[in-house]
Amino acid sequence: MKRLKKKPNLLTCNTLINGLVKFPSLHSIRLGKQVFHDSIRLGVIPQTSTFNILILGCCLEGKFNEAVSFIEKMKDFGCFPDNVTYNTILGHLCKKGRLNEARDLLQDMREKGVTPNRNTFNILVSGYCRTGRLNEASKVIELMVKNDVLPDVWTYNMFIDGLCDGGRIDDAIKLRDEMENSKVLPDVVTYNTLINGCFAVGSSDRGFRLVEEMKEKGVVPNAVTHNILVKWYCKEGRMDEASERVRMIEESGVSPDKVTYNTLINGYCKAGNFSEAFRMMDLMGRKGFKLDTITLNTLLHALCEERKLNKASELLTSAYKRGYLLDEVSYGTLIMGYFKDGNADKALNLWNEMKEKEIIPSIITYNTAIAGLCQLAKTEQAVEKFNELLESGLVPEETTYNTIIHGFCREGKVEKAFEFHNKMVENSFKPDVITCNILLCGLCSEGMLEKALNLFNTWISKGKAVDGVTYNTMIATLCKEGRFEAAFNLVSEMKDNNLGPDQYTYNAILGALTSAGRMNDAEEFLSKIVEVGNFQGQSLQLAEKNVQSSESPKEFDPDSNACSKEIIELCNSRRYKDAMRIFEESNQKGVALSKSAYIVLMEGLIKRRKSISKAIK
DNA sequence: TTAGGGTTAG
Repeated sequence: MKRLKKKPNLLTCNTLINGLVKFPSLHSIRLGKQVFHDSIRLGVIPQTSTFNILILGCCLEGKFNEAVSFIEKMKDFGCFPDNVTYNTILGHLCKKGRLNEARDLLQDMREKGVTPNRNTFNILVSGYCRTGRLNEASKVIELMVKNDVLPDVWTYNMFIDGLCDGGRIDDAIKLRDEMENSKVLPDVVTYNTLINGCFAVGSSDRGFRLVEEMKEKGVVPNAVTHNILVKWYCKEGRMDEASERVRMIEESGVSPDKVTYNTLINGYCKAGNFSEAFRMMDLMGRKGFKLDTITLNTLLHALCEERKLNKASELLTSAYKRGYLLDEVSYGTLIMGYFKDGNADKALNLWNEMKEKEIIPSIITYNTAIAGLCQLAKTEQAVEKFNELLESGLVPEETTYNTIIHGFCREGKVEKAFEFHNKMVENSFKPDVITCNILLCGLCSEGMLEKALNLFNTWISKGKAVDGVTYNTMIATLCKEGRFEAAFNLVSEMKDNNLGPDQYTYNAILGALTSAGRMNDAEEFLSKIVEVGNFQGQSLQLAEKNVQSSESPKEFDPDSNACSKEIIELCNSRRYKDAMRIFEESNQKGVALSKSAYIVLMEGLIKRRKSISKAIK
């Protein structure tokens, strides 16, 4: 059309831009904008909907300033922003946790005379719930009601999700009952949210009961419901049951989707079963699902866990060239990998590379970088990142503050830790039990036991929650100082509060008695705990955890070695088809390959996609 | 053809 200088109609033009914008590939959004400019040149008169699609594209790329600038540009074409325009930007800002910017935009929306509708309110509710600010979410709901807009199933579902995220599963279920009373019927999303929430807090029984309950009430489980169950089995390391569940999904007539496969791939990688992970990736492709950013990120994660950072970095670069969308998770994964490897320079270089690509880090990625810097005793640099976070419009979390406080404590800068703690309070964040434990640990390791005891007593007298770690920290330090009586008082106090004692408590006491040369007391203490049976149970648990067979014995089989080597060499010279042939042959022979061989095969599956320059032509 | 909730990766 462009070549023939034919004017497309508006529908053709909008459809094409919409397709490009929504097709998740590296250059598709840029192409969408190009189609827009070409169409204008060919004489098409755009409408608000055209701009709304372009604005969606900007939002998907995280380019919010450009999205907002389109609102002004619209006027030149006689178009005016509507609810869709504002809701699109508001929704994506909220999704990214940029609530301050969302609030400003809402103001602008009102000034331009566009009335917020139910979607607008729901978007705000979801934004606040997502960031755990449930009080503010309730205020939005009150405002909704005042504006004669009644909360609907979406509003309830988002609030239920917020409650579940905060571990308040009982409140979430109460709200479900409340919505039923208000004649808003819970739907499959309500149940999925609750089921997921139950599994997240470890109440799997309740989760399974809810699955039965939804069926009884005539709410049909969908792929998401099944995926939540599959995820749970994977998390528990029960991979056989996970794959059995997938078989059941297929039998029940629901098709496993991309998420199902990505969940399984992740599960197998975490279980160290790279052969099944590879098989799933291959199957995913065969079933017509494209390997996407998530699949890529899962593999990146696995490579980082295996400490194969060069490979991970090379995969990131080649995937980019092949048109995969890299996101902040891709970068965050590798950044964390480098930090764990002690390589702050490479981690920070990647951070800059991410920024250059205009990929905007979320609070989680900031937390990753901040934690990485703190672990490498670069807490001052972590504070700089923290300030950068604030400037970017993101809201920090308790974790963010705790990480930095911990960093200062680890460096022995307890005073600075307390300064940052004060900053946390000034900014209306509530120090939690973790903050308390970090500060206590900081004081104790700097020999300020009296100050630690003061803090401990004040904390308890304020009625704030403590846990086993709090007690163990104090008990260990008291023992080290030889104040065994005070330590034992705390042991019985922690027993009264059902917080222990556990193996850490026993180890602290035994260790201190031994190093004080009180061998008889130590032995007596040991026999006492063995009598009670606690210690045995604990140590048995530890022993079980330590049993891991990472490499299967079959790997030492000469056939396996030869095949693995050949596959790696073929993949390195990009002869993936030949590598697959060897893989299939060895599979038939029942020869297991080495972990590395499976990893290169997985990389091969990712890299086999045509490179983006070829795809555009 | 355009906006909001639940599942996957850091």
